[in-house]
Amino acid sequence: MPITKVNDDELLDRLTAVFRMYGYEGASLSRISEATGLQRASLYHRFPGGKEEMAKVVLERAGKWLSDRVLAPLSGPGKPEERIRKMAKELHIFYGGGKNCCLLDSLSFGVEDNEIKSHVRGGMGAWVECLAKVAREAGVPAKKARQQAQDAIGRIQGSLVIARVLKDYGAFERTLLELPDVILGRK
Amino acid sequence: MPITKVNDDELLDRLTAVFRMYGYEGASLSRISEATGLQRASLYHRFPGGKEEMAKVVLERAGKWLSDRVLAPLSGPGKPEERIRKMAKELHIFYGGGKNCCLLDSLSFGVEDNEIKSHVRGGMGAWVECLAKVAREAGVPAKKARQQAQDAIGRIQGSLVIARVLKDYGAFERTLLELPDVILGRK
DNA sequence: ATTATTTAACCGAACGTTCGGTAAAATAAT
DNA sequence: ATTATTTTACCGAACGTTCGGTTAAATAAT
Repeated sequence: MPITKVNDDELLDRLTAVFRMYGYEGASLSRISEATGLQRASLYHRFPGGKEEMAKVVLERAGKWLSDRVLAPLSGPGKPEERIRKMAKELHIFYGGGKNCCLLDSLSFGVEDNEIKSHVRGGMGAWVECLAKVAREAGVPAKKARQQAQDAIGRIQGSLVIARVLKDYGAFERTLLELPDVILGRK
Repeated sequence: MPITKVNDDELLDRLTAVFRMYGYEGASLSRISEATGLQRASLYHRFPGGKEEMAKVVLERAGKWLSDRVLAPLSGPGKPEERIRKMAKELHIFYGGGKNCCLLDSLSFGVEDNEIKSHVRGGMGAWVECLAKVAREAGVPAKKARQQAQDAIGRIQGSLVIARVLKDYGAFERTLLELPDVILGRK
């Protein structure tokens, strides 16, 4: 088997960056080709399903990253607050200190309810459920736990929008610090 | 002069909806044409500057709407908290109860720092400044006021992302109710 | 020699844009 | 009041470019 020009991990990293930056429609094959160093046809060799498969794989990988690195600490040992702080630390890496857009935001535009949007919805739904579980463990009633989990993720998303538009990453940092209070409902 | 097929206001309403829904690159002339009922060439009669002009005009109009309807109550009479509650009421209309995406989010993707992105940045900057001013009037120190204003807008944006992805508008409603506390710093 | 990978060349379709022309309202001249 | 002219609004067709996607030859490791 001949050597690959770009290994899978590096390829997916660059692909992810393009989708994050431009959204689905803005991520043209030209931009992808330039970012990955592979010609169109090579990309179709790696992803026979074309652009849609690229987006799906990228989404699944980001979801796995989220599960393994960000959400894992939530199921670990320690007090709920400590676990959430661990998650915040991982989130800081995940979003590059606020400089990386969120795929769930970038890929959620457009009306046509395609498979990608359902992936996006599923990913965020799982995230909400995971945070809500921690809140419930800390004694928060189920309904309230769900709301607080949603609010927490909403705040993260919002601070990323602020970061993208204003190029000001302070709100993102502050949001991460406040996560325990938001999720556990200590106002 | 022949009668217009679509009057300016209606035309801009539909244009706005397309940009909100699909973002700049996703808002193709075909989609715009379909949504407005005007053929490509007719659109270029109304907007000689093409798609970019359309986006600019839409942004400016949304900015004016925001100034006139949403931010105006902030400079009106009444206690700061009441004024903010009035703003929240107008925001609810502005974003259609959370069903409308925010143009500032939709149009902020892509790296190339073009004129549109600078419009977007300016619009959000003005919004932040306006909220910060109210906070300062209520006795909040300047730096803290700016942070709280940013956080408030961030929360709005985030709840809109939640709404778009999960089709759950509860977080948006909750966010609007909490705006006075966030802006005035009552945790 | 076989097989996996990349590339150059190419496809039809859609992109944003422009052009020539038609229909109708507004204006000017009679 | 009627006619001729100009202006405004719109559209069909085409522009060159780029889109996402395909084919077949070249390349390189096994």
